[in-house]
Parts: sequence; structure tokens; C-alpha cells
Amino acid sequence: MYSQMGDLSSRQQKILQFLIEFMDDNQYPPSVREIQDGCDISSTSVVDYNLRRLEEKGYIHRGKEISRSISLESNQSKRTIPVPILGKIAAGVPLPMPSESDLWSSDQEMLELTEDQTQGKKVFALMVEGTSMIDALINDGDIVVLEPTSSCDNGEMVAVWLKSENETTLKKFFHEGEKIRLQPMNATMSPIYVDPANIEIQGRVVTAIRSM
Amino acid sequence: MYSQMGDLSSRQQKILQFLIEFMDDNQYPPSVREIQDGCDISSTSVVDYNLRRLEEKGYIHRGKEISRSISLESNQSKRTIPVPILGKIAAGVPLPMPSESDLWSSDQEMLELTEDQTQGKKVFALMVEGTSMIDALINDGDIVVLEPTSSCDNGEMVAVWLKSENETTLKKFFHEGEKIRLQPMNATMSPIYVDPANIEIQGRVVTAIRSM
DNA sequence: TGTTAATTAGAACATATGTTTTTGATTTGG
DNA sequence: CCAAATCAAAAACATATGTTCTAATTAACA
Repeated sequence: MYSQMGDLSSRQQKILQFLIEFMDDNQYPPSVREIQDGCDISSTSVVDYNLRRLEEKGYIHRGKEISRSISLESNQSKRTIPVPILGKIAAGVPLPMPSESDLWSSDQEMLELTEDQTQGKKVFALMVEGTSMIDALINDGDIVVLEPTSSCDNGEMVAVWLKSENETTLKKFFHEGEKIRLQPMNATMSPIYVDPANIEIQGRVVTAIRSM
Repeated sequence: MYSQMGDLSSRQQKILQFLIEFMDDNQYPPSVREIQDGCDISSTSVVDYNLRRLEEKGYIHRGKEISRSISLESNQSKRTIPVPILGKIAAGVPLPMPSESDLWSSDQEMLELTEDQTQGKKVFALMVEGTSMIDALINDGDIVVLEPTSSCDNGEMVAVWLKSENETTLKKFFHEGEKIRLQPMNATMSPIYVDPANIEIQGRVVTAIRSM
């Protein structure tokens, strides 16, 4: 009996499912006989037969005569990058500029992000406290991921330290003549114009994440 | 001769380094004899000895009498979960309720998320088009991660299909007497009250992600 | 220094494990 | 329906592989 999923027999599907679960639980691939037991198969040769089919069809890869050398061809879950949560960001509290050592100190609250989300950059994260960033569509409890920088290009979303206001905020940055325009993410909100001497860029916002 | 890195002998360091590289190249752990060759060690017993030390010190984990069952205890970058981006969500466009097969079909735009972000649930993702979700602090280009459901508890953030308005929107759900209150995330916005017969819950929002 | 613990070495052992073979059942296509 | 391909079962085989034993060597230490 064949199944809906492409060109795999029900037994091959079951094996593939077992492979995923097994390598999920343990950190190593199962042996032929463990597959046999886990999928209620009567013989190791049947396992071997179906593994060959799975390899032919490109679902897995095997090493010859090497035990536990099955690897999933598709489900290569990408690596994650540990990102330190350095602190909290709130109106009236300056951002702590992170040092190299901060980024690697161990007993730090950590967040696991994919490379997509860090964009390959060396980043740190902050938890947003309060609703003062609401015009940047950032709410209490959100996490913003920042790349340390003290300068930026037009149109980039940055964490800006407003000296006169004693406040750190997230805005889009535009250099316009003598002034700098800080544009909220929220299109219904109005921009503010500040003097270049009054601000200090503290980081470029790479990603914002909200967990419910 | 001992090294700088904590309490590992140079040989143990070399083995640990080899383990990382080997499991990076291949998708499975090395055998004792492969470690022996890779690290120029004269005997398998020496490998075994140092593996025991590495396990004692918490660097690795091994299964008894199981081949290639070494797993790294520290460098366990968590695995990512592929999440399908099933489509776009915009005002006036109903959400496609995903079927089981949709969630596993292959040639689908994919997003890699960590287990933290999916909260271990079987989820799908949608890209937000337009600014109609701005009161939920969701902007054009954002990605929302949803867990399929047709019911929910009070206070949960859900994707709601407003039949009369022919519109899908993201709101916090509150059952209040005869009516249902849909509360925007944005505290400056007002809630709307609707008749239970007029809505259809399409998914629970698990995470929202904005990439800059 | 001498004594103990840690490490290395070589060999052999026990079995875990991939592979093959043979035979039989089931399904598929004309 | 028949023939061919596909799949399953059981047993046996070959070796890959974790483990152990004993002895030698080196490092630690007081």
C-alpha cells in the first residue's frame, strides 16, 4: 500500500519518521536493528532494503559499512547562534554599550537565533520594558536584536540615545540637511527632528521578536 | 603537558576538536578507531580512557556499548525547525486553513525557527502585507507564526476572520457575556465588540518576527 | 627521592551492526 | 490470468567497534 506523500511506501515513511525522532532524542543515528525494533519490522534485511530505497530517492545518505552513518538529506536543520540578552531597554535608561567580552561571557541569559535572524552579524539582544517604544511597533516584553554600531546609513532602524531627553528609543534614521529626522515605524506617528549633536547611535536593529 | 583551557589535557583537547570537526563534516559521530586515527593515537584504549575523562568532566556524553554514540554536551546548538510560509495575510483576504499535508509539503517557502519560537507546536507562518495590522503592532513585511486552531482562551492573541467585514485581523480575544471583545495590542487603540457568530478563529499567534 | 596517581601501549575479547543470500509472498502491468 | 517487478522474512556472515586486561611509561607530589 502506498501513501500520499510522494513516492514512499508506508514502511519507508515510518522509517523516515523514526529516523527523525530517534536523531532528535539521541544525538546520533540509529542502527539498523534499532530501526527494526522501532518500526516493528521482522528482519534487518527489510530495513536495509528500505534504507536503500530511501537513499535512491534522495531522502537519506549512508556510509558503506559504517555503523550509524545515516544522515537525513533534507532535514538538515541549520545551526543556531546563541545571542546574549544583555539587559533591558526602556525610556530614560541608556543602552549599555556591549564589549567583546560581554558578548561571550557565559552566565548570561541567552537566546537561540537562526543565522537568518542574526544576518550573520555579531549581535546582542535587549528586552523591551514598558510601552514607550510603541511608535516603533515594539511592545513591552518584546526582544530586539541589535548589531553594535555608532554610525548608520539613512533609512536604517537604530537605537538612538537622545541626550537632552535622557532617553533611548528605536527609530528610523534620516540625515536631512542640518538636522536628523527620526521616523517612527508606525506610519500614523509623526517624525521628530533633532540636532546631530544631541544624539548618539547605539546599535542597529536587526530583528524584533515578540513571543505570545 | 596541560593546556590553558580549563582542565583538559592537550590530547583531550585534540580529541574534542576532532569530535566537533568530524560531526560537522559527516552527520554522525566518529568511532573510537576513527578518533584514534584522526588524533594519531596509538591505541583504542587510550581513546577510551580520554573519552571517559571527557565524559567525567561533562564535555561529552556516551552510550554504553553503542557505536558512535558520542554527543557533545556543550556545543549543542539547538536544532531549528523548518516552518512553512503558507502565504500572505492582509485585510480582506481570508487565511487559508492549513492541512496536515500543507505543513509537510516540500517545495514551500521555508523559515527556520528555534524551538523557543515555535514553542514546540506545529506551526505555520504568514507574511503580513500592508499596514492594516498596525494596531496589533504588526507592520508590512512582518512574519507572524501561527498555531492552527479554531478555538482559544481569553487573552490569547489570535487571527480572527470577521465575516461581516470580510477581513482577517490579529487581536487579543476576550469572551465577555454575549459579545466578544477584540483588543488590539496597541494600548492606544480601542477594542471592538463583535457577535460570536460573526467571527471565526483561524489560528493562535505564537510569535511575530520583524527583520530589518 | 620514592610513592602514588595518571596516562599510554598493545593485544585480545565480546558483540553490535552492516551486509548478503535464499526463499517466499505481494503487488504491478499488460 | 500470467510474468515481472517489488517487497518481506529468516538466517547466516563478516567485520566494525566498544570494551577489557595487563603492563609499561610518564607525571604529580611530598
